[in-house]
Amino acid sequence: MNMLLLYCGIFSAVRGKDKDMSDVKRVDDTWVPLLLQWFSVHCRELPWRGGTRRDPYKVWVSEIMLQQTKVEAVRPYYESWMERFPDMETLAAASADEVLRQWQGLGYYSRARNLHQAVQEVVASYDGKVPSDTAELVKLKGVGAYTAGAIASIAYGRRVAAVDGNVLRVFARLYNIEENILSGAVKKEITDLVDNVMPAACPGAFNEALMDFGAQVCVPRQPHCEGCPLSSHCLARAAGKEAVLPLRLTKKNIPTEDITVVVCTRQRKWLLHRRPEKGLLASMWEFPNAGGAGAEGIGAVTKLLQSVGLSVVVGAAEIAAVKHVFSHKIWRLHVYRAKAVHGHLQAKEDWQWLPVTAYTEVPWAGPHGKITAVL
DNA sequence: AACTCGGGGAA
DNA sequence: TTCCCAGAGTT
Repeated sequence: MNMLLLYCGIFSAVRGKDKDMSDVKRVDDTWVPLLLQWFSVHCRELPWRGGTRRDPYKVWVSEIMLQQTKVEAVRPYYESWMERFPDMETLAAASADEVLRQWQGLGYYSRARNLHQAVQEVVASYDGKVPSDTAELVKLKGVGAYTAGAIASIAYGRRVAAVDGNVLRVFARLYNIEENILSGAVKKEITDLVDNVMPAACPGAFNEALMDFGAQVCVPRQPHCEGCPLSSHCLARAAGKEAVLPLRLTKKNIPTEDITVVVCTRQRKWLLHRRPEKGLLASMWEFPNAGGAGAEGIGAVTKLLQSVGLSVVVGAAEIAAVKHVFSHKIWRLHVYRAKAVHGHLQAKEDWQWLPVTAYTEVPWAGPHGKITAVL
């Protein structure tokens, strides 16, 4: 069966927008009928796509299950779910344990709990009818901007965007958007683009077409540009960047380093060390420190100080813990006091006893500057 | 804006 | 291993 015909009545009225709105920025949307034509042939047969009228409950369940989850993983769960909970009343009456059991293995289990609660709310407070307005939909537990748009457009034919990972990727390529698609700004930019090019005749089919297209043709790696019906409209391809877009910058896991710091005080002076002229925090002053935490860290600092002629006894208590985030690493500074300092500091330019009153006069390594505030 | 939340398939 | 998937809630 051809879903497109149900919602679109063929790809005719795709340009149903007002061409006289001069202050609205126009973008190229001539590819839209090509996408719809592609979808009319290549749309996937999915269990939640049957029927002449899309049941809002079925659309809702499928959209929740599909969050961060591949279609093939969802398919058996959806079938089983609909056998057990064929309508919202049945689901609302079910126990939380039974709902969770049906979800077992699919992951992100808060989706099941939220869906259960939201359906109970719809049954109790919405006369058993799923809202058609996105402003109402997003009030439901587990329904965000994407899911609200998907339900409103697919089940109710509302002209609303549903921007998911597929849509972000497809638009980043079509319009050669080189910024990070995971940023809020780019997501808004693409949402505006979708709103701008969305055909009035078949919003739901258009949204589904974008996702099917992203899943089958404009795939994340090595997009199938040969044979892509939109390749001649693709600005990324024109720029030769179809393989490197979209840009997805995730917060990379930056390593955390434990560093033990020992504050040595003598005659109202602090023992300080100047960092090497090259590298991190070059030439800035810091308290004596060494890598490691606990006894290991204290031992390392003690050994370091012995190498410059000082013998110290470090207090047992950690007097402060300072966290400092760099772009590429995190320092956890464990700060101790030296109870006693013996010996004479060897004459070295990068080791000094500095009056505590002069601490504002030297360049402090940032993390150690935080320690002076604690002291 | 960054974290957390599951699990599976693909490169 | 790493990436990515029809994201949303929390902090």
